[in-house]
Amino acid sequence: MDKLTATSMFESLASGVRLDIVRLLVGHGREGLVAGEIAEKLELPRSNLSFHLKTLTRAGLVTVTQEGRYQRYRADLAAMQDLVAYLTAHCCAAEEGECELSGVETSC
Amino acid sequence: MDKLTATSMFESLASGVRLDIVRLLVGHGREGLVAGEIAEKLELPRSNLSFHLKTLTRAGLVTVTQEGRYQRYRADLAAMQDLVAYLTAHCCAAEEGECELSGVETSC
DNA sequence: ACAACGATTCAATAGTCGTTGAACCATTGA
DNA sequence: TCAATGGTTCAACGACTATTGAATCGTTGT
Repeated sequence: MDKLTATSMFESLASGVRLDIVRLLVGHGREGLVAGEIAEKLELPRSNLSFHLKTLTRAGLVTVTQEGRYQRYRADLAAMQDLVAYLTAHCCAAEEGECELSGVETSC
Repeated sequence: MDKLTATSMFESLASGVRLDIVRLLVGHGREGLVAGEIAEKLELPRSNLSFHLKTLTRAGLVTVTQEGRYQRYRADLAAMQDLVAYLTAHCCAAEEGECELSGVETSC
């Protein structure tokens, strides 16, 4: 994962609303949710939700597929795990390896 | 870790400059670096660096201690690991547990 | 074709963030 | 005490982010 991807993912998760969306989607796994269901559960205006979903999609944290007139959103767990790996490698990697890196190269 | 702490940490890491600072500090472990050394290595104006260090300190990702007229900054590895744990628990936790959570409660 | 529906896009606004040099504060050393 | 040094704070500016309702686009079903 490159730095630009990581920062845009962090930026996506820096919003309370978007973090709620991600957690909701993660909780619904492969099935995901259509936009209207998300809006209803989080009580968000449609246009605002659409704005945040676009941000999350651009960052690669969620995927979207069209189902007729619905848009189904799913959390991208692989991307999440990549982000965790990036964070661990670059921000938990001191000299003596007190953080068990499991094969990822460190930052120093 | 509560949501507000997590989002402010993510916000801190959402900036390329601040991510550079964190990585640099992580690479210098317990010893850390004084502000001038950071500014020199990253070629940043002092005032701008001070701004970003303040953001990182407020978020709890770095600590600062005074040494005479110097300010020594260190990465807070425990905070980083808490953030990794939060991210894993809330964003890598689908129904069937395909992400090995190691004892952290999931979000669903 | 057309009305209904789900969702996105647009325009406008308010607020926040990032950057810079100058001014300021605190500590050191002569 | 006074100049030098390390850092932070301030003021100003430009750029970006979040939010909202209205307008728009695409799909469905009659």
